[in-house]
Amino acid sequence: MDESTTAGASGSEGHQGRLSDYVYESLKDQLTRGAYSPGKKLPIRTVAETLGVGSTPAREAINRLVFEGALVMSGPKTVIVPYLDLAGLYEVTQMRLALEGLAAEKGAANATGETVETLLKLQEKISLSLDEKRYRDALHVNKEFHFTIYRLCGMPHLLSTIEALWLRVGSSFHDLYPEFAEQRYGVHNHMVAIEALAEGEASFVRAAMENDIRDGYRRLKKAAMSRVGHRAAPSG
Amino acid sequence: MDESTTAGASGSEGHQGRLSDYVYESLKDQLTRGAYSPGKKLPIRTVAETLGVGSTPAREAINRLVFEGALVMSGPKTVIVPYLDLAGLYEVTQMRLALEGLAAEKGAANATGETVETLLKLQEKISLSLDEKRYRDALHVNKEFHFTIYRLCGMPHLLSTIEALWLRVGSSFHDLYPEFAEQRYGVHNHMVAIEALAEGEASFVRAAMENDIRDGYRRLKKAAMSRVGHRAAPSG
DNA sequence: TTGTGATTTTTGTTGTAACATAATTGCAAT
DNA sequence: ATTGCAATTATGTTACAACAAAAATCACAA
Repeated sequence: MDESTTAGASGSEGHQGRLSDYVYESLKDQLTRGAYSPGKKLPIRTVAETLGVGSTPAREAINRLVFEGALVMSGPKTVIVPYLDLAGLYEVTQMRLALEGLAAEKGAANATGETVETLLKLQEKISLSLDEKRYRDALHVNKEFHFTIYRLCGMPHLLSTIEALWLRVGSSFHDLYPEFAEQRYGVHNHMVAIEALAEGEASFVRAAMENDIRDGYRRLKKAAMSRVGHRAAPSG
Repeated sequence: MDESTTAGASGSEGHQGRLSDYVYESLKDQLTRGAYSPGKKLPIRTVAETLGVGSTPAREAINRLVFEGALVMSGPKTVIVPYLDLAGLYEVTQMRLALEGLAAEKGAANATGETVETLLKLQEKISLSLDEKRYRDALHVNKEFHFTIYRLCGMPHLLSTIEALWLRVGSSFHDLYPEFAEQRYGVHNHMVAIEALAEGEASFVRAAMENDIRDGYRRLKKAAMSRVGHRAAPSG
């Protein structure tokens, strides 16, 4: 790069390694936080200038997110944050049930006492976050809870595919914030999962996690349906 | 592009649309045909010059394939065709069972008499190809057979994920050619699937397809194990 | 006010050069 | 012969400019 120092100077962020990855992680972070409202356009040059990098890494990151389904194309040269779509939500949920169910059951076989300890601590964090209405934190720890179980199976390909699915639905989570605390999302299923894990009942762990996914689906579905009316006029 | 006509002239291929896609499809095609032996390096400039394009579309296509798992990085700046790996093969097989099982069962619910006709014709083609030892054709029609069923479920995201899995194992198929005809790969399972489909027994269709995947896994596994000895010295 | 066509602006794609670093080669010492 | 290190080559990454096409804007007429 002929101006490698410029990016660091103008952006002043403490990143290292490939700029493509930096842009990718930045956008991914914003998306999973629901910072972008559905329909928002993300042109290459705008993203590049915002993050103080050239158009090449910005383009690569955006294309990667489009490929993953975290962003969608509304036209031949227009990339936007996807609208919540009932059919797509159903699809992703079915895939999540299949793959996360698999990961949970396989992972449960490798659980240790330490795993149970970790999960209990994470669940406490979730409850505390819900109490204090720190929804973003709750969401973050909730993800950590799931993947703590899934990671046990030792299948990195499976893990990355599941992460891609989370990224796909992630941009819809901001609709859940209000209801998130009141419904004590996931508390019951998580406790059941922990108990089953401690008892070595792998299939029960799977069922608990699947129920958790289904419960989340019902909430996302409601949010999606309530927005169908607003979707006719995508104002960008 | 400042020399858009150069690419078309030098390559003289009849492609249109994005050059990235052209490179991607070309490489994908070579990989699924087993044209590249595991360990082969694929540098950006080499691929670009071979196909008569700039380095940008070549880079994008290669990165995409790496992301999909069809190519792997053996070092920080070295992309190679992946070696057959037992653990990875197991992973992909588990994922295939989960997702293709899902697609088969959901798809079976939407099957029609026409579907059965199509599948029977495809199966005839497979048998004919096996008789005449046209393994590549058999492999191609075999894929068409599977996806004819999977497409019925009407879940494009699921379909594309399954396709990515096929691409991952695709580069290993060339090891199967000799045994392919003798074992009449997939014939029995396919016929069971067709019958179950005609009778509307969705779960039986799923089971038949899953058995087909397991049978293929056993063969790929044998090929992988027989090559472990040669893998210590990746000659490139 | 609304629809339609032309004009202007925006934007994705691609080739290229420069740079840093990984990969390779060559050489010398043991 | 083999190992370790230095020099050389090869290669991925990035910024940038030019181009084509899409998107937005605008003007004008119904």
